Amino acid sequence: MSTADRPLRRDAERNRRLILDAARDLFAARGLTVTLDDVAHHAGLGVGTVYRRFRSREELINTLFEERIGAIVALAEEGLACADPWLGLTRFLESALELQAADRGLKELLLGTSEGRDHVARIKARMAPLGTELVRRAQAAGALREDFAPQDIPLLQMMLGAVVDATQPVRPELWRRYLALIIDGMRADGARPEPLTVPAVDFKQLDAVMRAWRPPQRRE
Amino acid sequence: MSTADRPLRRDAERNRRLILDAARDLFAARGLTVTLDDVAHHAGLGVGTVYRRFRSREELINTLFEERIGAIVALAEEGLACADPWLGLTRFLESALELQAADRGLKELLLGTSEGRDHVARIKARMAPLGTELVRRAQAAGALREDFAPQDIPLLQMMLGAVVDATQPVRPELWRRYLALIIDGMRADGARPEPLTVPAVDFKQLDAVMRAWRPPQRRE
DNA sequence: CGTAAGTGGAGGTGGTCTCTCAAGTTATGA
DNA sequence: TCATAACTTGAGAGACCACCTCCACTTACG
Repeated sequence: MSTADRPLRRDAERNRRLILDAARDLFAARGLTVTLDDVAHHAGLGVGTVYRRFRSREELINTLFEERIGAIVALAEEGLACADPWLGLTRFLESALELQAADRGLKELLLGTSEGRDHVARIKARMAPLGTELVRRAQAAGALREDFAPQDIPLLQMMLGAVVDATQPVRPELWRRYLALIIDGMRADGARPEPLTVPAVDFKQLDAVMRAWRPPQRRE
Repeated sequence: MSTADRPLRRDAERNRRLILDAARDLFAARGLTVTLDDVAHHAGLGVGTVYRRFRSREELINTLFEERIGAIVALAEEGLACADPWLGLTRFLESALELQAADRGLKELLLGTSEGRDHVARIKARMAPLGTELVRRAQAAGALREDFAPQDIPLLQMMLGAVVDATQPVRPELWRRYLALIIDGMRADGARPEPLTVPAVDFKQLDAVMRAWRPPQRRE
């Protein structure tokens, strides 16, 4: 891009920042589907300005998430550094979900939207062995059931991600309840479940959640 | 509508059937977002014919699901008829998911899409006490953990629904694995988990699943 | 103060979907 | 048999929406 070409004029540099900040906020809050018109308006600029700085939506997304996309790897490494293998695994699951809850755009990138394919593919390649090791250690310690597989981790993230999305406006922490339930299901034979600390929704909240639910977008 | 007015001409009646059949297939396979143009083409008819029979998408959907929408109530009643309260609850969860997996359109109606609000609201009102009773019985029998709430049921359906959608083309039965995991997490203190009978995806399948994943549609 | 760089936002382009209509076709019963 | 009301058809009208372009205007800076 035009990084080394020539320094941007001061106002242009300021606007670039405004765009990136606005985009970060909007993608985090509403996912990757926000339009560049939205971003421009939220930054207090015209659409043309956004397109002068970033050739396309795609380029903006890549620029924005270039660093953040590796955050998930850091979390897995943190889990592996944990002395207790079971805690290492469960804390990884929890912190990865926290990431998803805090940044919906990042979540959509990591879970597989077509955008930004290369970067994400590389990240996934780096994740696979880390996830496998997290699972292996927890099983070796006798804490994790033997029939749990590393490939289950992304699917659990997907399931809980659905709860994150649906309950965000009403009860943003509700996913922790279902993570706890699933974690109890992951314990090796003989381990005791822990009480659920996050209460269920009441019927009124449930209604609000269901009303806000939207089916996934059409494929193809 | 025009049910008692006057019998349809024979060809019109035949086409009405064709439309309903095509719509049933398409809604089941691809959800409520299919267009009426799709339905018409799939039925081998022109769009105009569809609109002569049904004023709008909405009316077609209502006609189609009028009966089927009560199926979930029947499943809950079946669960309550089960002598073993734990089996009653878990079989209900399983059969409700089977319903979701077999008919994506029905699933979208029941989980809360804006379409067909009245009917669905009534069904939900009938479901609430049944779900509550399923849970109460299982807890009274000492099989279900005490901190599980009836309101958790729709959320579990939502989570597992996400797996159903994502894995349908690759491993249509995979949701059973995660239902089993969750059910193990639901057992009262002291109960033993059962081995997972459905194997995890391999890494290649995982890749296909993730590539097919789509974020939920934008709200508002 | 000249000029290259930057800006704004209306609107072009291309896509989608729902639904209509006028011209042609077919079932039916008198 | 044939008059006619019912039916069929698919192109396209009308709405929407998102991406991106263009150019008259403004601004930074040597």
